Amino acid sequence: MARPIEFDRTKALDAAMQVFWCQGYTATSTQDLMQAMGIKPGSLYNAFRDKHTLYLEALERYQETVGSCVFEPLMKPNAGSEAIKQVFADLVNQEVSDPQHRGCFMLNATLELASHDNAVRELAEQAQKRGQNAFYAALLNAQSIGAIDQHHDLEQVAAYLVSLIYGVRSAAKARPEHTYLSQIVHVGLSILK
Amino acid sequence: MARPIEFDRTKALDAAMQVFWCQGYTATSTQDLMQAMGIKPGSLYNAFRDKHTLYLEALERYQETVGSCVFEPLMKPNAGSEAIKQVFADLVNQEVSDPQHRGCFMLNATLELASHDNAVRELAEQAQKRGQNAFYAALLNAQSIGAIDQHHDLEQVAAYLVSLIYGVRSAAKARPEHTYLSQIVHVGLSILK
DNA sequence: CTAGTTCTTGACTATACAGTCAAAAACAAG
DNA sequence: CTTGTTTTTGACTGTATAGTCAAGAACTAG
Repeated sequence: MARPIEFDRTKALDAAMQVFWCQGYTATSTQDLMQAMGIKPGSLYNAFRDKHTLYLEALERYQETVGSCVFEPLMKPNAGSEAIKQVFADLVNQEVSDPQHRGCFMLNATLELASHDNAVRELAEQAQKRGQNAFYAALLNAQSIGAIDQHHDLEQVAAYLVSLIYGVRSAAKARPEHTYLSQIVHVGLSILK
Repeated sequence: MARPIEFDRTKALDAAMQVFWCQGYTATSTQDLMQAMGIKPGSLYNAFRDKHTLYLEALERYQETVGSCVFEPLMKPNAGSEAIKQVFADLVNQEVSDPQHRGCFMLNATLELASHDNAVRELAEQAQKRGQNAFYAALLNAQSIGAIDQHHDLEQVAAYLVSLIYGVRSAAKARPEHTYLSQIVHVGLSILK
């Protein structure tokens, strides 16, 4: 019927995600994007509407592929406090081992744009709530086997743990050192038994 | 000897700080700056060298004037756990009450630039250490009167408290709601007696 | 007043920006 | 093969960008 699309849309989106992740929204030019995606302006605007729409899609793609991986240890059937500790141990390793210190694309996006761009703010809120739910499930397991105090409101603790992730990731931008970040995590998780 | 500068350098710097704070580094144009500062390009480049140098100076200015205010409750002679709680209560109020949700200029700058711009990274590191020291002094006071467990390493707790600030401020970008942020703080400070 | 120095002004430069468009090319249906 | 549809391409548009510069203005020392 018509000429088929030649490039792999998903691969192009992933390439755009990487560029936005490294450089931020404003600092990324459409030329940067086209070069990384291997396509020309016509194809870009035909397939992704415009820079802003592409950015939002890249952000969603990040959340689905990279962002949600952090919570993977919590997905096991009986994940409890150990799984939570694992999440933060992985987090610290991830932050320290990346030589570019890109951090979390979603958090970068939130701080760059959320105060002006409600679409970004909503994606950030969504991501926060997903993280909170993931922690909540693990906290329920932990409490049921007595691994955490009864006097804590688990929803609040879950929200706190998400914000602890933010705190560690922010701290890593200024001081990406393993011992420093581990100490923060150690104190931050001392509310769990 | 020569023609005197007509504009108030400090006022101009404060104006630049506000613009950078609201919009970020990359999203702020030199025209935005000149308009806010009330000066023409020649004056700007004569007095502040270039956009990047002006940004760094604005960031330092922020830290001296606005940024360090957060720790004011800790500066009283016998500031202890109550002062620490005060810091976070003020923080939450500040985040919620600003209709623009600008957050912390230093944290915004850190997430936007620290991974590429070492001068910004160093300012962020400096600010982190100052915050850590401020908390440390208060924690010492708190421990001496038995208001905090002996088994904690106070330097680590101080680093944690700074990262708790980052966490709350980041969380506020996505969800600037008083109850939500207060709950995070409540859990986060439950490590103190 | 004069000479020397620095500041102000606004026009200016060269480049980079996001996005458009016409023409050609690649397909499928008939 | 023809027709209709969509993609690709690269040249193109108008605007915004960071920063420069020459000319004049404001000042002080002598």
